[in-house]
Amino acid sequence: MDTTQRTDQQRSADRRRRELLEAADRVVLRDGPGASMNAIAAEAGITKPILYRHFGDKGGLYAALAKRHTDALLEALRAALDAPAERRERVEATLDTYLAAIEARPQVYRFLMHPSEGGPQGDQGFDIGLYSAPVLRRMGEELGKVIEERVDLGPGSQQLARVWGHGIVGMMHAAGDWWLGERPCSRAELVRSLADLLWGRLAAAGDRVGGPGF
Amino acid sequence: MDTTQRTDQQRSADRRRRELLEAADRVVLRDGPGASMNAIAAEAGITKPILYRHFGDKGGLYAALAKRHTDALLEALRAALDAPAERRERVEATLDTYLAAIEARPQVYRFLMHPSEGGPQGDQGFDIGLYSAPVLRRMGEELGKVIEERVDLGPGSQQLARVWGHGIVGMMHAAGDWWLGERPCSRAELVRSLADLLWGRLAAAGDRVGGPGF
DNA sequence: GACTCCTGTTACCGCAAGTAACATGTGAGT
DNA sequence: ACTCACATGTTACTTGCGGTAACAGGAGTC
Repeated sequence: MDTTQRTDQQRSADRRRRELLEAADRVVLRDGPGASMNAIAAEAGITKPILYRHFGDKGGLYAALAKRHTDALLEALRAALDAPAERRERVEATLDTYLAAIEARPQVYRFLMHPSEGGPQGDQGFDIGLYSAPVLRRMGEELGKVIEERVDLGPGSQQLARVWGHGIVGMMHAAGDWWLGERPCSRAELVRSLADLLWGRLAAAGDRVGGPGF
Repeated sequence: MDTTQRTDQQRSADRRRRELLEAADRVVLRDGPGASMNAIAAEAGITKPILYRHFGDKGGLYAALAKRHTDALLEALRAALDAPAERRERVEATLDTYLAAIEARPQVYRFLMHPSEGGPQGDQGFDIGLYSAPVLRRMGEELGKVIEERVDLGPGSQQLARVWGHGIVGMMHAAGDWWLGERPCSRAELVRSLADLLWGRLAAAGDRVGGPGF
């Protein structure tokens, strides 16, 4: 009948879509974010217009791709955030989860956060910068919500929690990005350093000899 | 002689270069970061190849453009960082300086940090994402140096300071970006909230009723 | 068998980055 | 005065991308 047929078709379309996304994933992870639609189509064994029929435009495809990875990352973060432990331990676990993720799959990370710098040669094409912001925004919003739910911040807590959510995510992101590039220390050390920062060690530290401190 | 001639020529070339950069600035601020080389050349009253002779490629031009603005911003930040005041006040002044800058010239900010999302219509073109990272990196490095010079952090201070430098810059950036988009509060409130975060208020806050806190 | 979708193709448009090859003005050296 | 070197400027082109139109089967439905 009509319904079953529609269902069948939708099923088929969804499967196809997933296959295409997986092919796109392979190409993007291999060639960097500058991968062309032609290359992706070729990897999937088809041609361009099909991609456009499924995803509208390149932005749609990349958004779908980004969503997959983002969802996975957010789930891992939520787990670390919800673990039964002291606050400090949770913070460290969350930081460590994030850093472990970007360490384990730097290609994915670079795709999500640092559009196009992959390929050895020119990457005229497309700006995916629009998709890195949403990732960080989502993480910031989620963290803000968790903070507001869990921590007693007195009046104005909602706003404060949101600011902190975005701020902490930004801190994690920037520090992680720098760390991933230079690897100046172990992951555990980085986690501890960041947690110390959040724990007010900057305020507690004394001035250095020779003048007023920062 | 040779030297004076070379100097004259170089002077002329430098002036030309500055003019071109100013024209590029106007176009980028008007049309968004997706501005084409043709458009920039037209604004400057010349044609494309000249731009390429001066800046190599579009990346070179945009890097030069970014450097201008970045230098200006860094100088303002250094001033706030070096002001004679208590540490907390300096931190707040620095945060406020950064936020005031991005608030005053959001177009410039978006150009530096958020490549291509300016124009109302399609922006196939070019990825400037490569230039936002350097900006943040430079800020992070500088802040790290200042912290290491001024704050007594005990053993491992250099590494810790660098981590904190990048982390704090990332926090400032992410929170500022979110704030600029949503304007959920005044600048002063944002500054206070972030400074409170750095001052360990997250660690000091109590759990909310109903379970262990974040 | 005609009709309708869905999938797939080839061939094309428009536009941007980047490049060659050619034109021209100007000061230096002889 | 002539020419050489050189910087500045041009037009016209190539290449490669995103995106689209128009066409070509194939599988169910009436």
